Amino acid sequence: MKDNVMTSLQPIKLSTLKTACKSCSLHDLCLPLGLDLSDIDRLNEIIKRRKPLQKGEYLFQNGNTFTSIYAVRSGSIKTYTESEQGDEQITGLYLPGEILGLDAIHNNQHPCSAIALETTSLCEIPFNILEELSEAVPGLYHQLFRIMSKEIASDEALLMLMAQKNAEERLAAFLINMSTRLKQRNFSETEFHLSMSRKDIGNYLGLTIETISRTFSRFQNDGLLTTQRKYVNILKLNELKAIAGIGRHAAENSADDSVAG
Amino acid sequence: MKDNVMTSLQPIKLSTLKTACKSCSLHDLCLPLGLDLSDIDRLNEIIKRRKPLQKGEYLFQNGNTFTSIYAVRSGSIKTYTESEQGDEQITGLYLPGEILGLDAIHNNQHPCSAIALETTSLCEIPFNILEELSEAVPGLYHQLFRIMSKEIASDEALLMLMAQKNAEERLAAFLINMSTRLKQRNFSETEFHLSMSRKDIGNYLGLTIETISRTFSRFQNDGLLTTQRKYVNILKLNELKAIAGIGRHAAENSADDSVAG
DNA sequence: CGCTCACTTGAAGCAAATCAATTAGTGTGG
DNA sequence: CCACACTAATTGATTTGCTTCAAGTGAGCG
Repeated sequence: MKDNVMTSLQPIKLSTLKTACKSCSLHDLCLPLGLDLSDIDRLNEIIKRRKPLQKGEYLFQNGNTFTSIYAVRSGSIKTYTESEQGDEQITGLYLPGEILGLDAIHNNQHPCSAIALETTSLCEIPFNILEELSEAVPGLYHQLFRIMSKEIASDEALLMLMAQKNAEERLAAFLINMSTRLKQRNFSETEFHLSMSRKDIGNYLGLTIETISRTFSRFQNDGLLTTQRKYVNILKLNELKAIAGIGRHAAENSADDSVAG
Repeated sequence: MKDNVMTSLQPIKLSTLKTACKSCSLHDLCLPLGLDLSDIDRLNEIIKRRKPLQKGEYLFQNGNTFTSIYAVRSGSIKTYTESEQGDEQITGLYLPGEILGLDAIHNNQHPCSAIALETTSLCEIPFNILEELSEAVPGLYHQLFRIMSKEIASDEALLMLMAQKNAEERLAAFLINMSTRLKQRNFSETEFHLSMSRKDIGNYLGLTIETISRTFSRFQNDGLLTTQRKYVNILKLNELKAIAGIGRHAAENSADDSVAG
């Protein structure tokens, strides 16, 4: 296992807390994208850096009053909603550089719960202060729109997956999506550690744990990849992309939008 | 059939074009919500009122450059994405007072096509001008955030539906969602005309046309509703809500978020 | 009036869910 | 350190809800 897989991401140390947005390796994936240095400084001033969440700790829970949006620095977070009958549905998986909490703006209340899948450090951005700041930093609003718009587009892509794809296609699309997002973060695109369990993957893709397990086995028998619990090594990336329904040229761009969130 | 069903909505006449946001019956569902009168006037100045689309006409198509967002005045619009394999997936159904096109902001390109399901009139809001105006009208940005946030939340609710619900529950949730949204627009909540075909409903809910048809028949046999092609009369609203998985108290609020968009 | 298209209904097939049993890791306390 | 319990994952057998295939039916329209 290479040392650039996800679990090797360490929580930020106190000494590095001062190195903020400007020097953050994620700033070209995150909110400061496209802002100039002085604007990033102003953004940086309102961002709170929290102590890392341990695996299983909640960032917020369904119904909590909305105060802030959050950017993942390292680790990963899953969000899920719960129906009245109590069944859970995972709605999002957030990797470093991604922002969550945006679905809570419209009624000032989180419509989902967010939980750490592993040790995870985050930036907290109080939304009312962000709105104030945005009036002084014109590009900032546009960044927020961009991020929210992307989230809408990726939810729609996930809908497509759920409505039209079979188990193999769903899992392939999920893996290609992870691969693409990890690559953007300078991790390996073929070798990585899934922070989600089989159960979570199944829930996310609308399948059962058994189906996920069987599909992984089939991929492995077909020589497309090897797995060892949460560790995945993709051997035939292009074939997997083909199964996911992502053509050769479109792969780089559209994969990112296809199951993100 | 009452005269307040959806198809009876007429395209706005030229003489009424002057009655803008301020007097629009939809303004408390639409973008101007919460703005004061003078701000609504300024918003009104940038809004273009287009000549109505006829059934089957495109508002925009997948890949078109993003210039504007659109508010439905009357009629209805569906949006859909197309996979490389050519299968379509309907991602949204927009009723009067609802805003579409927000998923195009992040890369300046519409990721879906939008087509009129019936004669439909719209307000077009050029996005760059809206962004400029928003700097002068503080509440406007927040409105946009609210609307986008709501769209994210409703997509997530639809995901839940697709991943966890069976055919009956999906169709019931769809009907309850329509009912709730129509009620907010002062239409009957029990008697209405669906602008979507069975095929569209099936596609939207991830089911085949036959399953939709059979499920409608079952609902009818169970005395929950009567249908005559696209006309629906809900006889037992609460039982339908129960099937949709929407409890008595939660119905009014959460139904709105459950399958909207 | 006959054509088409949307919808309905029935029968058969199938992919994934469910049920069930086993194995492989993970953690805990003696 | 090992025995124990517990959870995660795999694999097999069976069931099932939806799809697919097929054959109508009926509304709308030139």
